[in-house]
Order: sequence, then C-alpha cells, then structure tokens
Amino acid sequence: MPELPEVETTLRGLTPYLLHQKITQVQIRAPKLRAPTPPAKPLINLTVTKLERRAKYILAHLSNGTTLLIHLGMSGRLTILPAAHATPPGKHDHIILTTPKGTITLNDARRFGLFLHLKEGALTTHPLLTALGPEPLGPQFTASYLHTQLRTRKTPIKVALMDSHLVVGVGNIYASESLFRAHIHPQTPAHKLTLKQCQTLVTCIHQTLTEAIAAGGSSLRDFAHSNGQLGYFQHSFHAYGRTGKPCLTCATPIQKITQAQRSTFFCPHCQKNEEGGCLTAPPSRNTQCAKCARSKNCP
DNA sequence: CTGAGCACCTGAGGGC
DNA sequence: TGCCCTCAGGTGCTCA
Repeated sequence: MPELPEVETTLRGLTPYLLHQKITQVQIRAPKLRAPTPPAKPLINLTVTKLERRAKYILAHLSNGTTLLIHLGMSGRLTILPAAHATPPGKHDHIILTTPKGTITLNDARRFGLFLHLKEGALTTHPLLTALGPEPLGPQFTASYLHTQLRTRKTPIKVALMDSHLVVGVGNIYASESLFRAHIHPQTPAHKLTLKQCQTLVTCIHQTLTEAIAAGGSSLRDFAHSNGQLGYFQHSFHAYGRTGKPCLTCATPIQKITQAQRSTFFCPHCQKNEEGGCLTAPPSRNTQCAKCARSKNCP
C-alpha cells in the first residue's frame, strides 16, 4: 500500500539494515517485475553508501558508483528480518538482499514494482527520474508554482494532482484527503483554482503527508520490535474509503466517483470550493494509541 | 501539447 | 463450497 509516506517510512526502517552495509548475498527469484530484473552477481560485495527517496522511488547508492532503484508499485513491500530470524522465501518474495545485519525482501503480488541496477551517472539521465516534478515537501512546491502549472490544465484537479510531472508522490489516497482538507471539489477544472486555493492546497498536502509520515514512523518502531517487519500505520481517513459514511465535519454522506479510472472520495457539502484555510484539526480522528495500537481512548 | 484509455499482474471479497 | 465478477493505494504508453 505504498504512497509517499509509506515509502518514506519504509526507507527509514530500511536504513539501519542497509546503510553502510555490504551486500553479501542476492537472490533474484523473478525474471521480471514491471521491467526485467538485473543479474544478482554484480551486486555482491558492494556497500550501500547512501539511501534516499525521490518521488516513490528508493535509491540505494553503491560503493562502485552504481545505484539500486526500487519502486513498490501498488502491492509491493519490503520486509526486514534480522540475521538470526531468516525464514524460507514466500510466494511473492521476488528479490532477497542479505547484509550482515539481516535480510531485506521485496514482496510484490501484483508485480507492478520495479528493481533496477542503474549504471554510474544514470541518475541524472534515466527517463524514469528526469521527467519527475518537484517533491511535495520540498521548497519548489509552492502556491505560485502550482498556480502557474495549473493555468493551462482543464483536467480535474484530483487527476492533475496525481500527475507526477506536476508534483510527485501524491497518490490516490492523499489526493482525495488533501482536497477534502482544502474544501476543494475534486472535479474542479484545475485552471479554475485561485492562487489562494493553491496556497491552501499546498498547505493541506504538506500537512496530510507530514502527519502520515509521522504516524507511519511511530507504528514502525512498535512493529519492528515484535517481528522485525515493516508495518504501515492504519490511517484513518476523512474521505478515502468512507463512501456513504457521515462526513466527520458536517455528517453529509461521503460520495464516491470515478476519475481517470480511479476512485475519488469527497464530501459534497464541505468541498464547494469556498476559500478558507486548511482543515487542521480533524474533528474526531480515530487515531491509534502509539503504545498499544488500539484506539487512542485505550485504557 | 493535452486528455482519455489501456496495459501490466494477482489476490481479496462480495454475490449468487 | 465454488464460480464469477469487480475492485485494488502506480505509472508508462498509445492514440485521437
């Protein structure tokens, strides 16, 4: 279930097991994911010198100047097992990397993920990376940037937000959630957004992603203690997946529509494009207790 | 150039 | 129980 916060959470969980570690063993168990998988041998004995995220890609820089590029697609996940807890590979475990600290497994049932070994210098020329828009949490993604970019686009704002040329990392869930917070209707033609609405939207995207990353990070710690696997925070959303349920602000039933073959969720009462601030304090978020993973009202 | 639609692949869940 | 249908959080390509 990877969107940007999940990828960021995965990267943080991965760091102690991969950064500055030598790759001692590599099993490539699937000939191809979205693209053919590379041979294992050239990776052996290389050390991971730097780990970073660009959009939803995880980049592992290696000691010979090459780079591993990992994308989780729709169903991919990376699991970590400490060295003492190795288990036989499961059905959709496609790539298994071993370092002295443990094993890192790429599991992806739908095989929409990607595992590439890029040559030195390819980072600045690879078509997957060069066409990407700015990071949503970076300094380039401002209200004026967004307003300028949207000026010529007639496509609905929800669809535009998911275009990686415009901004990366905003997937189906967070596009719906950010628009809910910004009180913007998902079917609004992108070029009709005012500068002020763009400002609100940028703020809302920031908040939504930042909160999700923070939540993912805290649940990751709990989960890693128990079985060494990366776990994703069970987000409770304002709109996403809540078809027919009462809006947490006004109790109007949340509606579901299809845009560009993807589900969009919104509140027809709250999202009328009235200019206003970003919804900052969710009325009754059913967030989880960081200690016991139950409701925050836990005993 | 923009926008719509399709393709990739497998599993989960609901209805009958 | 089992079959069939629909849906799923991504992204690149083709075509009009």
